[in-house]
Amino acid sequence: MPNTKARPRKMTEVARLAGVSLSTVSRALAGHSRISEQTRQRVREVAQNLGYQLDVSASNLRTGVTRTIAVVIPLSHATRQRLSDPFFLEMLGALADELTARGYGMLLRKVTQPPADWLSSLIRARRVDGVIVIGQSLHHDELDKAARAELPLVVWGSRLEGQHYVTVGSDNEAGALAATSHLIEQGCRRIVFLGDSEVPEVQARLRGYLAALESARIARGPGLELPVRFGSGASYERISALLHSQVPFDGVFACSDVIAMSAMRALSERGRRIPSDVAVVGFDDIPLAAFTTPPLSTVRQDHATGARSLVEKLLQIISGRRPESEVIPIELVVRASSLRHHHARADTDRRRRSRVSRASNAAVPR
Amino acid sequence: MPNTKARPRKMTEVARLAGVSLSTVSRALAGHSRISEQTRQRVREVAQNLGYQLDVSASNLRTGVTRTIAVVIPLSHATRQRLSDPFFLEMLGALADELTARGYGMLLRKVTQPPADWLSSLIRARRVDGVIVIGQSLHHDELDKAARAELPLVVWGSRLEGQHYVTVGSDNEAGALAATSHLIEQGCRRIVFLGDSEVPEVQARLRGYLAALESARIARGPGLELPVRFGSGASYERISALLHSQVPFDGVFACSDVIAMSAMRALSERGRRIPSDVAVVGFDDIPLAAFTTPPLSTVRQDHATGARSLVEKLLQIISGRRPESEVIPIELVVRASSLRHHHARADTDRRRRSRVSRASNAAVPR
DNA sequence: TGCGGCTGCGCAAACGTTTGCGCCATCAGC
DNA sequence: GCTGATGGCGCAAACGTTTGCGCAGCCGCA
Repeated sequence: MPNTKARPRKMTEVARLAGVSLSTVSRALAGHSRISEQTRQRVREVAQNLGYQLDVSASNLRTGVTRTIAVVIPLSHATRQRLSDPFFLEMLGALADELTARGYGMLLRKVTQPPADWLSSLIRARRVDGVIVIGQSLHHDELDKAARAELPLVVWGSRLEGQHYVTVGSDNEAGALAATSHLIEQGCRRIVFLGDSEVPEVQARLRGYLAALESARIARGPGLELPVRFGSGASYERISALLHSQVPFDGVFACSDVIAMSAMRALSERGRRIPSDVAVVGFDDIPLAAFTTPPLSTVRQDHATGARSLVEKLLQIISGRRPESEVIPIELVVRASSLRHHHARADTDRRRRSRVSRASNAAVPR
Repeated sequence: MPNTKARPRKMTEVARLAGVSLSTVSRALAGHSRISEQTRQRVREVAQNLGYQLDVSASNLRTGVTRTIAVVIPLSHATRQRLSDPFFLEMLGALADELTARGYGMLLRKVTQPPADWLSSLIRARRVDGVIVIGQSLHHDELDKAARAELPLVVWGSRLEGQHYVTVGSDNEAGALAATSHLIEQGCRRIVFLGDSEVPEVQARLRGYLAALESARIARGPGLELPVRFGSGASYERISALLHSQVPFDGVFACSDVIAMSAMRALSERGRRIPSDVAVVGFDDIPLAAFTTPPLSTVRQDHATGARSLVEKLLQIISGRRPESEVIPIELVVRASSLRHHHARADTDRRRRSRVSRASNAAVPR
């Protein structure tokens, strides 16, 4: 029965009880060098009975390795934004699973104002072995500088021209293209784009949106591209204002499900029916998206493989290799919020790297 | 300009350049002992220029203190549940703010199967100074054992009879009482309760629910208390089944907003109108609750003060004191999903420790 | 001048591991 | 029986801080 309350045991105690030297204990527990199976067993047993736990501080000091990764969530420094988008949570959960599976701890950090160089200070303080940044947000320059300084760093986000850091990210352009094409196929001609186009990820989505319009020979509508920050309720007001302004539109492509949901609220409050008057598609496929009324069509980000790839690449960087950035394919999930006609065949929309699936619960509303 | 790429500097280097001894540097940077203001300045300056960062591993080893707190999220070990409820994210964000404000790091951990004693091993390995557990879930015994072993531990959850660990939690009973009373006041007589009553928090909410029924002399309806786990889509199926079974009901009190939202989906799919046919109240007030259609009435948990209190109490425990458990007051937020009559005066419902407010965006649907 | 107290700083011993090196057996080959 | 190789383990030096103690100066007071 492992000891819990008393003072922590040290290796010397284990050594004494096992009748071997301290270094043998270290090697036996690490499974490292040439120790006979017999003594290894005995040492393990004694350690177990004593409730011995390796002191990670001492171990870190000696080895120079912390087996801890920092995960930082940069919030746009403009607004003191709350951490509220469920997408982050999904990503965090996936990262936590991936890291613990590989024996790493996860130090979570939320940053708003980058204090000159929180990135390098985390590493130089030997607090963590590497850093994963979720969302490049507006910190591109900072990240690039850090990567040039050889800091072990990977970023969830879009690949930009000439960047020095490694990114893993969804195929935002293809996702937006698929979503917008789908809306066009459903008969939409004036499609609102909701997203903050200063953020690189959103820029990519805007490109996909515009590409879809172009390939359908639809003109880019003035006043249809609305800047909306992630996570805020601003899209509600934007859409309300748009409705008030009498600018006509029949479709909405939102850069996150949260944005889409608040847009839907504004629409239904003003008496617009979804999808018959206005069809809506979101982005992320947060768990709640399947449970809105009507259920929300959306572009699913595969955070599980995203997280795995992030962690893999970071560990590669730590071990001295130079992995490539990666783009994760993305999947359009069609639900009722964008499905106008029973005969609409969503699965003809298979193009680019994106796959399209009709969700199982995509029942057409009454 | 702080050095970034090169090998980390050590204190001896700072000492040499500042023309003082190593111990003076340590004291000067810590602002500790009696060092003249002049040398303190010079040392700080040299350290700054050199881009010196204290090696936390070494510091931890010497002082025995990590200035890191583990935040663990126990997921019910029954289902390998995903981390998806936005409430967690709100809580995490608040905790992150509170901890970083006090100079602590936050080690995030997700546990499913408690491997005998992950709690004590975290501490004994000197990985963290203390542990915050979000949601006692089903781990009550484990937590109690850990607390009896004098581990620095606080838990977000309900206070139970004779427990040894310190909890901070919402006034679940009062919240449920307010929510249910509100539904009754809106004319509901057969109110469904959705929640997994094995979890202590939910048990408290069930008590509040029953108390409200009793004080209105409404009999506890058979088949109206439905077990639904947090975070799953099961409530959708439960409600669907209930509707199918012809058991009549006119109100729903759900133990989380996520559960409420999936219940609303089931209702509207089956043609029930909200709130006229069935009024719905949730729990948590996640940001999305204001943007469902109709906007969701809910019981707001104050995670900001909750987080502050959790951190304060944990630091007190670490410094050897014995704080009391605390119950955080809760607020009923009335929105359209439960507001049936224009004349209904929600604010007559002021009772117990809970406050009631009519939300600003509680407009009655057309 | 002598003495005690105070200020400002350096010496060196910890903190608990990991690991290069070296030592003692044992064993095979001649 | 001697030599060289090899397996199994111990010695002791790191890793980079923090901190008790001690030691110089200096000032004030007698």
